Amino acid sequence: MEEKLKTALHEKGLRLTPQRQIVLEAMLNLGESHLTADQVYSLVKTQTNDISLATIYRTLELFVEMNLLRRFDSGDGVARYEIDSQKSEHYHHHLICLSCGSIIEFNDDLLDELETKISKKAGFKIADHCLRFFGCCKECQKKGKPGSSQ
Amino acid sequence: MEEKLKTALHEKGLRLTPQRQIVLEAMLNLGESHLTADQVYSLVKTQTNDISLATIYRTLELFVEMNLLRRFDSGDGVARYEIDSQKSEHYHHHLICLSCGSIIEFNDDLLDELETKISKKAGFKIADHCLRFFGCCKECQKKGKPGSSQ
DNA sequence: CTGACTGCAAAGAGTTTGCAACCTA
DNA sequence: TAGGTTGCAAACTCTTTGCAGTCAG
Repeated sequence: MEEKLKTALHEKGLRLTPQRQIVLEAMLNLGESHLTADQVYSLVKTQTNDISLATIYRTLELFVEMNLLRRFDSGDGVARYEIDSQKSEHYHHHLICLSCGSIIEFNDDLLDELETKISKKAGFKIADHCLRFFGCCKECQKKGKPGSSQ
Repeated sequence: MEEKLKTALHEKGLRLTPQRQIVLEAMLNLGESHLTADQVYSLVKTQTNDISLATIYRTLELFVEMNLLRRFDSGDGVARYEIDSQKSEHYHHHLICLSCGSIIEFNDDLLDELETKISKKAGFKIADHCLRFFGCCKECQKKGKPGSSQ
């Protein structure tokens, strides 16, 4: 993966720096989390001090352009980033718990049908979509939380 | 509608002010637009100078709490507000043109099926959802725009 | 060596808030 | 008159940018 990154960067005349390595590693190790730039910053800070928040932003944006990450907004005005694993590219939605803030992934291809319908009815050419469900996760339901805080 | 607002406010011990009236009117007259706070500000400024941007924010948020408006984020980090007409409450999605920025509404109830599936599979209790499609609208396709200008 | 990259601090954009004056009921 | 509401400006949060020093290749 490290090598893949290096090659991809080289092709664009860019360089592999320790900061870029450590950010990628952090994101990879976490798997399917949905971190804000600030959370990524805190995370890599535990490993090194040689990085700034500005670099985190620049690096995350770079990785988005390289299709290593995907930007994702959870509706609270803060950008989040997640691994762009090709397999779940298009059929990958988010369940956002309004009680505890956790973000759960859900895969389904039901939207294909809807996209076809939209193309026909509205003449709109779809490139991407974003589907989020807000509500109350299983754990919070058990705890008896209402799930409607905010 | 004016009266309805007055009553609704009274029930909460709140008051009907000229600013609140004019904001509601502006939103109602526009029908199904999706304005940012700043756009609402510019709009009402053409009618009166007796209003500030801070009041626009406070008023829009108040109307959201009263279910007169719905907050809606188009993915560019700016909050937009739209009339919360009950009829289209749940089956109401947005097509966002990446080329010209226009926002088109689309109604469909296909998500019901998906929501049922999610409740069962993930045990997640859904309160609301947000579905946005990004792509290229009919007009921009005619003009030969690619529809991916960020 | 060269120019891509970084940290820092300052600037931006959008939104919220404290406070004194104001106005609705 | 009372306290909800407003305008103003300052504060806040998240994100971007300019710049001089640094470092990868």
